[in-house]
Amino acid sequence: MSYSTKQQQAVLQCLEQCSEEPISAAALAEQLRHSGNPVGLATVYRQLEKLEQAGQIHKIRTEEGAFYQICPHRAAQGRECFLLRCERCGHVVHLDCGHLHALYEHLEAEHHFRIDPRRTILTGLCQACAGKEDPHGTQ
Amino acid sequence: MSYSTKQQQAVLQCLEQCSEEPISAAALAEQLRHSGNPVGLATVYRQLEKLEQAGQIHKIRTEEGAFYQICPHRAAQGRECFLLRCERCGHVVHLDCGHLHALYEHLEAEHHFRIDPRRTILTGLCQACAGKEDPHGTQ
DNA sequence: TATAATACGAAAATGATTTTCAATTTCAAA
DNA sequence: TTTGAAATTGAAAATCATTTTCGTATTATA
Repeated sequence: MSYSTKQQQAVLQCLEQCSEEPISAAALAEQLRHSGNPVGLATVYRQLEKLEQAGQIHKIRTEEGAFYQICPHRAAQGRECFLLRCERCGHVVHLDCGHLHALYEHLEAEHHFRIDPRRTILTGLCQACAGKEDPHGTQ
Repeated sequence: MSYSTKQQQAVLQCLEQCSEEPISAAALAEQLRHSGNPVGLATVYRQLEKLEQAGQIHKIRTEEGAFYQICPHRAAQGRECFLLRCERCGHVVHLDCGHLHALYEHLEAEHHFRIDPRRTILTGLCQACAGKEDPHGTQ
């Protein structure tokens, strides 16, 4: 039903190495070419899709296109992390915090809405970027 | 600096009429054509961009492209709503709830992250769709 | 009016993502 | 091993939402 290929392994390995920041499909293909394991862009997209379905990576859609990042909590089955993404610098924090889980339960109990942590991205400003913020909007 | 045009008014009026559900740019243009106020697609996009910048509407990026919806709380300046979007049926609830504002404050105080409610969409399943959920994933 | 700034829209361009399809690879069975 | 059906690959083409171009039309003001 599904073969194991070297392209598959190469993509996953590259995502593990780039785990600090989300990466675009094109940049990932570029990295792979550099590292001597070129993988066609179509295949990169196919593997990313698979990995996302399998819950191993997060797909982060932004104004600038989609980025992918391996989920640091992918091993922990019971409890999922929520994503905080800085809209200025693009940095993403994978947060496993009681308050977020409490919110999850509140929304389910009181508003009959079950958040999917994997597809929810809290967007805003990280500390560093909030500090730099330009009050005149001239960014 | 900015002229008032009938296309502008037509787009806003149409968004007000379709306020129940998010609508795509193409569907909006279609609606406008139907209602006898045809507006070019490029202009529709330009107006949507303006309205979003002005904080009058929400832009909701999804796997199926972008949707736009007028913000029912746009008049209330002090407090912004958060969006809950059902990933199954696409329905969006604009929620002004104390727990969410508490979360906002918790993230700011403890995690040094300031959420931008306008760009944050909590994605998951609404009650109706959660009921229909298919445990075998054959959706 | 005149005119300068702004907005319009059809058509072309863009660009990320997906699809096509012939060639290649995988893996289990012979 | 070989074999062959099923799955995967990748270059190129297709898709498709969104943006840009650019000549024309509209707006507000003098």
